[in-house]
Amino acid sequence: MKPLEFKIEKDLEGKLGRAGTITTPHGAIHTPAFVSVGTKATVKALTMDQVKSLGAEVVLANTYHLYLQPGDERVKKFGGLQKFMNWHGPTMTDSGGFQVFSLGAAFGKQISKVVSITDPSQLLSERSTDGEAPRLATIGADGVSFRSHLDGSLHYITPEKSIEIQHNLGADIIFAFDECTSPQEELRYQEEALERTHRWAKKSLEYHKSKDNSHYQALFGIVQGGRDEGLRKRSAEYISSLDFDGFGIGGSFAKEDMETAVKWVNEILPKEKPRHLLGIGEPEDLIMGIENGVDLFDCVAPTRNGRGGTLYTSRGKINIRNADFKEDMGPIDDECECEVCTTYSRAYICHLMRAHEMLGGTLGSMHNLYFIINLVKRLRQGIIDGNFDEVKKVFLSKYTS
RNA sequence: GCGUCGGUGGCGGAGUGGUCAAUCGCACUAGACUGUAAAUCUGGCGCCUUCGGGCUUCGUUGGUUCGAAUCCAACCCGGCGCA
Repeated sequence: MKPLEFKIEKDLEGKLGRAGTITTPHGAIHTPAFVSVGTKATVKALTMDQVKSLGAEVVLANTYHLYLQPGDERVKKFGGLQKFMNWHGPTMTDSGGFQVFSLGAAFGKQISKVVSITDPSQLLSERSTDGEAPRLATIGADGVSFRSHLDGSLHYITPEKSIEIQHNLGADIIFAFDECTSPQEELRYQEEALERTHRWAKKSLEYHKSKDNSHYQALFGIVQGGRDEGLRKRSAEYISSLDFDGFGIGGSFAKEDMETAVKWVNEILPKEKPRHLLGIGEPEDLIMGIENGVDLFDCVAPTRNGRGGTLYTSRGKINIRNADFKEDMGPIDDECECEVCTTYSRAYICHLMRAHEMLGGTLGSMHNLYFIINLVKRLRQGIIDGNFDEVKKVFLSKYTS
């Protein structure tokens, strides 16, 4: 019995892209698809009914966060993630690998998932702060010790532990424990980290296969390797060689390197298994990923931006808090058909945001999630209809103008 | 009327002789956010600026002092108490 089935319906001519369907024990995901991020078993500010109404098919939660609170054992006791959070569709959990990065090398610094190499000050400050910077995660021989950002308690997570937690959480698709490195690390470190990630991948897989969970939970291996072509390809080859159900492409990217990295990797990964570009979700990046053979994306951007007032529109992003919108009776985006755009005005949402009313974050998240999910759906349909380039062109010409 | 306390930048509220264009919070304003340390964070916020600095401010007027938001006097305004 296989935990997951992936069927490709149509390829994107001349490119690596494809449209397909992933079938999990909890339902289907039509790919390419955007995965809503629900780190702590909640898509922030939204009820699961709302998430569903936006067209979301799958939700991704986080191992590290749920392990700390409320604890994976408790989630298991309540019947697993799906039941606990009342999401009846497919679910995924991230392994905590990203927290190795965000609470480790990136802690307290201006580095995140995507950095701009056009800003040299980041590199300088990186050098000057050296090894003195405090961090909540440090990498050991077999795993990572985390100091809880909630109460300071110390926890050691190994690949086996991450998988055990993910088994308890019970998502349909889970990820191998990996190390997401900073693009500012030297090649030598990237290589060392990659070897570690590979070792952890094997351990994650072996532990997973030793349990019955592997019959109904799919495990994705994660490709790393930073911006280096040799390492990326080596990683893609190695991770491909292991019996994973699918793959994640990880890393903190310099924006300029993302496309090449994705292409290098997807040319190597086996075509018949799904690929997930971890943590990526700006419109331009989604288009890039889809063209280059990515099937799944997850990203905090729509919900995080939505709560803060940065909203996607067909003509680019706007900050709805700006004074310009105080008396704007139009919808967020006059081309959007979401519930928010057909119901509420920019002026109203501007007011909610300025007044710090919770509904502002909810409406912003709803619109943004709909916008991104819907964009990916349109691009998917473009692949199926054979007019992907047209869909892409029409979207980008407006969005970037 | 007498006594008393007080009047600081849009608001609240620090400051009680120099290091004060004046801590801080709010509001305002703009920006950032890509496997959620995030309903978060950052910058600006008297006027002008070639970003070095320049100019005018702390109820009003005058005074003391090398120097005043800070001390003194008078006046104006407000709170409270007593008549």
